[in-house]
Amino acid sequence: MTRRVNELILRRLPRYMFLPRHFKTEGMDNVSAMYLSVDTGIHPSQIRKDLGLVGFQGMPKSGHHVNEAINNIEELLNWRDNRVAFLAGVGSLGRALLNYNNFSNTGLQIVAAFDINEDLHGTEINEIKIFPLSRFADLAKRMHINVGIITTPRDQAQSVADLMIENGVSGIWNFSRIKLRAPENVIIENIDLYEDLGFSLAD
Amino acid sequence: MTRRVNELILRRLPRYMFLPRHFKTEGMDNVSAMYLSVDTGIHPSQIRKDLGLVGFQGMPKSGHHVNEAINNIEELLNWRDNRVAFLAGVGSLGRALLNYNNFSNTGLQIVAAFDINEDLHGTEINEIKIFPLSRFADLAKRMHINVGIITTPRDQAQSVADLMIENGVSGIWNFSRIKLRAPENVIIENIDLYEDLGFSLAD
DNA sequence: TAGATTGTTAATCGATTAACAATC
DNA sequence: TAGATTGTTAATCGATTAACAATC
Repeated sequence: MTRRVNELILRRLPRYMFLPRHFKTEGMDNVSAMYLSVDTGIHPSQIRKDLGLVGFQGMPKSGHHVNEAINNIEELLNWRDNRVAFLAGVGSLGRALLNYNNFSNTGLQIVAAFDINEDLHGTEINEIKIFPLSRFADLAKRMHINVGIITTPRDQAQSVADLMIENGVSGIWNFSRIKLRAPENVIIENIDLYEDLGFSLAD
Repeated sequence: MTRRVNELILRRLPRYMFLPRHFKTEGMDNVSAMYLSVDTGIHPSQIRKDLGLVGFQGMPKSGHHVNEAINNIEELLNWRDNRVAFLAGVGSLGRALLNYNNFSNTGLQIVAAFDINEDLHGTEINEIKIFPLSRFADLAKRMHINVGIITTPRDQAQSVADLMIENGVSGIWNFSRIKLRAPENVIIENIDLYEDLGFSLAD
């Protein structure tokens, strides 16, 4: 174990898997680092090193087995387990995520949403019910929640996070653009869509 | 000009702006690198260096003017101009983006959508009309399109990109997870939501 | 076998952090 | 003035790329 498997590697791994998935449907059995490189733009050395670090060996001359690549990476990323998410904050972004809810090949599904706006309580978006936050604890207990998604405004993000953590969430996707305080054992994934969508087209 | 303003810096810049926006509403006039650091988790040296690189100076002791920070960064990122986007590929992701269409403080708005599915033609999502691709050239000419958003499957992404480029698009947000060929002067921003949303919760 | 592709080590490159004199 | 914060240079750190012997 020369180096910790860090975030940068984890971010590249899905790309090493989606492409083999595609190859699989085309009936290919093996794929080489070079082949992956052409389509992803990632350097072949990088790919070999990444795959090595996650403990997945290829064979000289023939490369990596497509099926193994898919299986190993899915397992490492925990995409094979079904996990259940609650979303808090049904604004325009929350609404978009509820409508999307298409993380299916990652094993994740949003099953309930929460908001302080009373008008929303009892309504549904994409068949996902919206509840008051007072129901959170109760429902979390019943549904064995794994993941919390925070799409509230800044000023409510921390208290919602606390609530989620109290009720057994082990990972949080934080869209709120504020730095959350949380115990060590809770994984906080900060996501800023503007980094992806807003920054470009300068110059 | 010691170093090119690269992607990493551009990705951090929005964070230097959203926070001052927040401070502004709270009536603060100045903000220091240290202050920004606490909330963003970015190292103060990094912040000073980034702001310096984009040509925006602060003042010893008092820091940076909030208003100037916002203005300078918005200008640099081209968020002050109104720009118009066409979206191609109304699948679940395309649909989610159409419903969201809330990039308003970046100056970008999706104004038309395209799909090969005839059932969708003439329908609307979030008041955005869906057209056949054959109407693309015609509409692009009329509406002075700036940005193309590709949410098609892999195998259609390149031909859609070609169509967009032919019709004057200067930047493309590519969600298709394939590497697009394009002339130098067209900016391709590759976005893989799975990098953000799918990778986490390993370990 | 010959050649392609691997895993791995060493070299390079670039980004982040530390340190500090300058200054409002 | 004294102290906080700047811009910038130097030091560190880590990621990416190059190179190559090993091998199917």
